Amino acid sequence: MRSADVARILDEMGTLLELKGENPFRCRAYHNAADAVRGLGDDLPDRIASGKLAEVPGIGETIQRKIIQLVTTGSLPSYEQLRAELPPGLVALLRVPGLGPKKIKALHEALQIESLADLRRAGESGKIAGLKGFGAKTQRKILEGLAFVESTGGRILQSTAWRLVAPIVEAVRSCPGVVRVEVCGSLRRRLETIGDLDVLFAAEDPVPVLDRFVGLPEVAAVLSHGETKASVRLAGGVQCDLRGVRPEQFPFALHYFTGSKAHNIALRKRAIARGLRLNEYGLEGQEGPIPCSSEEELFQALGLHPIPPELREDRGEIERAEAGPIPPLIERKDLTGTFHCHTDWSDGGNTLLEMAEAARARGLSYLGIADHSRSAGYAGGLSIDRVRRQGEEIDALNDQLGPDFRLFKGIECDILADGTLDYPDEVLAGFDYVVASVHSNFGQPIGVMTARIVRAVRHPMVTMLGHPTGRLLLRRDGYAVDLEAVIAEAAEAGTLIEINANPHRLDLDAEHSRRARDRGVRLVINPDAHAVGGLDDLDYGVGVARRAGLGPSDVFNTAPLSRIAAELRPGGAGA
DNA sequence: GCCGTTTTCGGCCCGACTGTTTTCAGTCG
Repeated sequence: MRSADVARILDEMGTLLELKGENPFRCRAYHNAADAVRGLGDDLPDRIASGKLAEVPGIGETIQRKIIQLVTTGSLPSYEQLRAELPPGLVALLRVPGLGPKKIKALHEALQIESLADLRRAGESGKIAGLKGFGAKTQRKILEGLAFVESTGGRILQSTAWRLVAPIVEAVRSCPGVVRVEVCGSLRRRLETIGDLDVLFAAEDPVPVLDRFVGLPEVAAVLSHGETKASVRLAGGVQCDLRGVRPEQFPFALHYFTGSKAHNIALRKRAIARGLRLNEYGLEGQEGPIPCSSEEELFQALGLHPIPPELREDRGEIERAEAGPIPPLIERKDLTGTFHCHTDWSDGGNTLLEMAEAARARGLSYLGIADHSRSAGYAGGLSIDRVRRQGEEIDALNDQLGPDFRLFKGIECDILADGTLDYPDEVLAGFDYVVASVHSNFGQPIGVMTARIVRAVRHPMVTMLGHPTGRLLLRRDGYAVDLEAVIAEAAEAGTLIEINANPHRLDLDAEHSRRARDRGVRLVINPDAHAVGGLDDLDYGVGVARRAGLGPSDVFNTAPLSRIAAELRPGGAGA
C-alpha cells in the first residue's frame, strides 16, 4: 500500500472518530499522522524497514503499529470496525459547507440522516428547522450548501483560481483607503488545485471595503459579512473570503492566511516555546508587541531564515530555516527557453514562426518544437516525410531569426505499448532532442507500464520523459507506474524528467520532482503549449518546481543557449 | 493519540462569524 493510501485511511479514521464524537485531540492525532505520512511520501517503506517510523513527529507508537499493519497486510481491523459502526454516507455530509461533525451527529441521531439524499429530503420537508440547536436559517444554509456540493466537485485548477481572483483583487485595490492587497491561502502556496480563494487587504478602516466586496457583480451569494471578514460564493460556486486588517498588522495576517494550517500551528508552537504569542494580528512578547514590517522580519523574530510560501507545509522547512538560509528557489525569469511545444504541423494552433516570436517576446532565447509522432493519428502526428520537411522549415527559420534566438528540432515521440519508440533510430537521430511520452494503453498493469517507461528512459536517443504519469487534474488519475523505478533509471541514464506546466497536468508533481532532484535527476520545465498563449503556462511549472524546493541549477532549461545547444545531442542531454 | 529544558500527566493554535441559546457552541480557516 502506498503512502498516499495510508494517509487517506488515517484521515478517514480521524473523520470517523469525529463523527462518533470522540475526543477532538485524539481525532486530530489521526489527521496529523496522515499529514506526516504524506510528508514522508515514498520514504515510508524505508522508515518502516529501519524501524524508525515513530521518530517522525506526529506518529507515535499506536499509529506506527497501525501504519505497519496497513502497509504489510493491506488491512486494518480497527479501521474496518470504525467503518462498520457508522453509515457509509455520513462522511460525505462533511462536504456540505456549514456542516461539521457535531451537527452531522445530531442530524443522524435525531432524524436518522445517513446520506446527502436523506439530508435533502429532511431539509425540504422542514424537519431540520425544528431540531434543537437548528433553525430556519441553518436549514436554508444546509440546502444551499447541498446545491453547491452537487454542482461542483469542490476544487478548481490553479489557473481557474487566478482567473477568478484577479478582478476581485483589482476591485479591492481600487477601494479608497486600501494600501495593500495580496492573494493568500493555497493559491499563494501554488497548490495544484484550489478549494477556495483567500484575499487579504490592509486599510485603516476595513468596513467600507467589505461592504463594497459583497456587492461586486461576481458575487452570487453572501455567506458571512462582518467587520473584518466577509465570505461570498462567486458565480460558479467557488467560495471567496476577504479579510481586512490594519496596515501594521498586514505582515502577520499575510503569513497567517497564507498557511498552511500545519505550518501555522508549528510556528505558533515555536513562538510559545520562546515565550511569545503569535496570531494573525501580531507577535506579542513579555514586554509587549514586537513589530514586523514584513514576513521576513516575522521569521527573523522567531529565529528563522525566510521561508517562501510554496514550502510552508510543515514538512521540514522550519527546521531547515532554523539551520540556515533556504537556497533561492527557481523563478520564472531563470528560464532561458523551453521544450515540448506544438505547432500547426500537428495539433497546435500556431505556426512555427508565431511560436518562435511569442517565445522571444516572453524573454526566451530558444524554443524546442516537439510535435506529435506518427502513431498519434488523433493529434496529426508527423510522418517521417513530414518530420523531414518540418526540419527544413526550422532550419530556414533559424537563418531568419538571427543568432540570439534558436528553434530546436524536437519531437514528442510516443512510447509504444512495448516501450519501443515511434520512429526508427535513424529518424530519431535527426532531431536535436526527443521527448518520450505515453499516449496510449493507459490501462496496463503497473509492472508492464513501469517496464515500458523504463525502457524508453534508457533509450540513448531519448532526452527527456514527458508528463510521467499522464494524469489530468480533477479529471483523470495517472496511469499506474512505479515512479521510484523510473526516477532511478533516469538518474542512471542521465535522462531529464519533465515538469509539464500545463495547468491540467502539473506532471511530474512537486513531491516526486523533489525526489528526482535528490536522486540526481535534472528536471526540465515544459509548457506543452498548443498555442502561443500556452507559453504562459510555464509559470505553473515554476510553481511546481518551487514547491519541490528546486533552485535554478536543478532545472535544465535555465542554462544559456550556448550550453543548451552543446548539451542537446543524440545520446541524451545528461550524457 | 501525541508529546515533553515547566515531561510520563495534562495539556493540545486561536480568532471571526453565525445562529440560536440569553452566554455560547459549532464551524471555518
